[in-house]
Amino acid sequence: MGAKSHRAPTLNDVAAEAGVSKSLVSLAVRGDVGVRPETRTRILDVADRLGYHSNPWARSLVRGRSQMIGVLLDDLRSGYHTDVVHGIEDEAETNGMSVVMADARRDPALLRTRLERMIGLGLDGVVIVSGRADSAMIGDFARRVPLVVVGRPAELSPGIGQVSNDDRTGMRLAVHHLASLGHRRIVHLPGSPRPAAVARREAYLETMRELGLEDHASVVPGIEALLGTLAPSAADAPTAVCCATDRIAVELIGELSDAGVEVPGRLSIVGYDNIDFAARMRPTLTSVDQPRRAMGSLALRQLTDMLDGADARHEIATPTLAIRRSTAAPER
Amino acid sequence: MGAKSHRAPTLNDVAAEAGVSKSLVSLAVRGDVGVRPETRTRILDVADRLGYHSNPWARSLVRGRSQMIGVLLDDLRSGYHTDVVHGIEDEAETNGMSVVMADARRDPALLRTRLERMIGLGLDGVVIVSGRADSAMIGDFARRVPLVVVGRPAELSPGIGQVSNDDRTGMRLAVHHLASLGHRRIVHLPGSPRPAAVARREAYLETMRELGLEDHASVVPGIEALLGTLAPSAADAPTAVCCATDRIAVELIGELSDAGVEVPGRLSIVGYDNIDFAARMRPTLTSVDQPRRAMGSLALRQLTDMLDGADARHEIATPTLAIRRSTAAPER
DNA sequence: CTGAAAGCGCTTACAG
DNA sequence: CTGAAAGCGCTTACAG
Repeated sequence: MGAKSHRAPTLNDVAAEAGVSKSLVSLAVRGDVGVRPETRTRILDVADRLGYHSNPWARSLVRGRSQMIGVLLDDLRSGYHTDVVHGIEDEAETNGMSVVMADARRDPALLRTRLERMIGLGLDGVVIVSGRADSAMIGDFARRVPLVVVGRPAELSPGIGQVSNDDRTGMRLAVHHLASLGHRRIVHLPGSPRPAAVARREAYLETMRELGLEDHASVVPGIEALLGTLAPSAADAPTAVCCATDRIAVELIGELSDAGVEVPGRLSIVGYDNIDFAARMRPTLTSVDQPRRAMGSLALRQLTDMLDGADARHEIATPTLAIRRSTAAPER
Repeated sequence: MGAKSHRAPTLNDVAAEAGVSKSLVSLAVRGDVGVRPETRTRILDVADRLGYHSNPWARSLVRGRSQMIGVLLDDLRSGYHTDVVHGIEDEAETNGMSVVMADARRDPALLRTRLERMIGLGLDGVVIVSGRADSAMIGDFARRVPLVVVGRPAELSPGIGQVSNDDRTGMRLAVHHLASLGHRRIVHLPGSPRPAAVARREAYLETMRELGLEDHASVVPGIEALLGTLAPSAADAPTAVCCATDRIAVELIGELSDAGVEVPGRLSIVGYDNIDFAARMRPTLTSVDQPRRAMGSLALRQLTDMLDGADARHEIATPTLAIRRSTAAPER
């Protein structure tokens, strides 16, 4: 008694049963106006009774469009990525398009494989939510399918759509917040060598300069090194850290907890991305918030525009700061 | 200079360019043996030069199979769901099948919509990773497409494949662990009314009985209520909590931290699901671990078996316990 | 309003 | 080994 044990009904079956031509059934089920209401109702009743569903392969084949777009994301687990996806999905819903996802698991080789496979599915277009995709590879794929990349500040080849957040503004918000609390020895914990991470580091240095704090500016290579600067005797130990990502901030706070360093008592911490967990951990994490869902909608809207023949563009979204308990005025 | 600005090359184009028939090209690109090696190489060269890719819609239409299976998951954000998905993806890869995902966001209505849409894509089968899908609805869909459900212990209609973890064994592991540490006043914090959550609650009560601790057994309705029982004066306050899910455990630990109750000093906590965050939070969370990736592979293998005509079955995976810092011997 | 016909790009017997 | 033909289930002009 397996599913599909008997052939699924086709347009032909419905036409025969209703005593009309295939074309008429086609028009009726698609809600075309040029069909007499009574006829239409009768046809739809028959279609319903037979359990008719239009065959997507045949439909796509003849129309040259599947109304299906793919989303390739770098990390299924990250709240950032999932929020962007939700923005894409909701926007797609209002456009009558279907969204299918695949996960690249932060692995560039896998990204390529998955992208190849997705394109092989006959998608109308693809949104890549990844800051780390190789730009030459993206360029190759863009020749085969319309592409929009979310989360990559650096410019890609023309013809590729882009949506990114303004990392400079975001990092500036973080540093200004700390400075306004009274911090001066604010250090930066950088992320991976992704373009976005680089932009954040640059913005950190630039903002420290603007605030006249360049003498205190320091890019600490890693958590180990940072812990090393926190010896109780060190008078010039940093009092605040702005991290390139929430991932790093979470890891740092874990290590600090293990080492007995109080947050925000001894050290204030700011993250970047406002991941889901930022509000659930303790202390809750102050973090730069990208308008993720909005970025998703922008990406999908741009993709549909491109399908309609519009040129690709680079849209930039402005971040805000979510202030929580991991930041406070320095103790002295 | 949009992508696809000129028609993608077809089998016909390759045939004309190579001076052979369409059928021969079809056989050659699919690696059929009955094509002379030289001819084959020449055809593949032409195909490559023209950038030919077989049209998936036409291929699916004529074969009646798309080699594409869908995964509908309840929560993109949960490490449990993503691990199951990874198991599915990896197994699919070895079978030459493509996997596409969609997110139901813990919303039964959305689950239905997404499922409808996925099926409309022409998938060969669907894996639903959800403990909360309505069983009548699942039954309806199973009539249209082969279906495997992961994470639902209760029996569904025949013809639907199932993969679940043994919640009774899992909860028993949790309670025995606490009892062996010396806890007696072990309470249970239940989850949503999902079948899996119900099974865990039952198993808790049963295990407490087996251990002769039935007098201390207590299902606390919620975190508020639990906090109420922790007044310092209360001599019979619980010393340990086993939670129905990690989600609840994480929330509980957050509230306890805010209330100044030490974990595991005053209260030991065990979760269920071993989410990603369990090892990253502080204290790290002792949790029942389902073999999630294995469950994913089992699901996909079962689905392909069903596509080959096999009957649906219900496979049960055995959980283990990941012991971390949120559990310790009671203080007195 | 309604029907007959062509064609989307492929695979699969069927002849040679 | 290789080619001509039919057909998968649909949509889209094109006649009536």
